[in-house]
Amino acid sequence: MNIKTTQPTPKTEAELLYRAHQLAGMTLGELAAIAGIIPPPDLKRDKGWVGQLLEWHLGATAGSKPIPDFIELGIELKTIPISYQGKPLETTFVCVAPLIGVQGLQWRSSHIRQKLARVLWVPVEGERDIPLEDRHVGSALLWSPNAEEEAQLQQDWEELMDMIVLGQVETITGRHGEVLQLRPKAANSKVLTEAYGANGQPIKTLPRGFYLKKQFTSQLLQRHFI
DNA sequence: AGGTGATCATCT
DNA sequence: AGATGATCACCT
Repeated sequence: MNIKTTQPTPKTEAELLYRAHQLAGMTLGELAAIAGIIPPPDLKRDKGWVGQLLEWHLGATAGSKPIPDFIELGIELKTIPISYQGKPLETTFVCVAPLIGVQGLQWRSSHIRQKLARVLWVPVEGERDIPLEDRHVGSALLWSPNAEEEAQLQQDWEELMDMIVLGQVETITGRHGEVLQLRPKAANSKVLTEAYGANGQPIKTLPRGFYLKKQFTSQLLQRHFI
């Protein structure tokens, strides 16, 4: 996308939320014009384009660095593509899963828990029959997991991490976990990383990431409107 | 290679 | 149709 400058970073949660709400109703074409960029024809070769455009408009600082988007505020920014019915069209990538050095890892101190502690969700129309530049931004919501959501996340995380510790990472599929799943996260299926094998020996396997299932994100979006 | 931003596209 | 497994671009 090659954006050189960005908007100023918001100093407070209220300022961030205010800025996000101002974007509601605008199209991606309008936002691209303001940022001085040309929208790609589609997202096939620019899968992160929408997220990066919103980062620019909201003054996110992290870029591709492994820190929160709004470091001072401890807030993650996630755009989420929604259907005509207002439901998520895709699962949501959260972070890469650790596959080694995971003995004794606890949910409370986990990277994923910190990532999900406070998230600014920005819904964006995502149906592929809507031209990218005509898609509208929806109303943002600032979310933290409630007790039930956190319990669900913890349960799935513990199940998945138990399997990883036991050297069963290659038996894990996207069907494991109720709200959180583990799936490949790499440039392609030739990329390999270190993990534990079934007998505790080191093996090479696909890097994996944690993803939130659509049912989970759908409910948290709905919760906002209740 | 590992991280950021995610969606694509094939299979069931 | 929906979900899983695979993939794309860019940065460090």
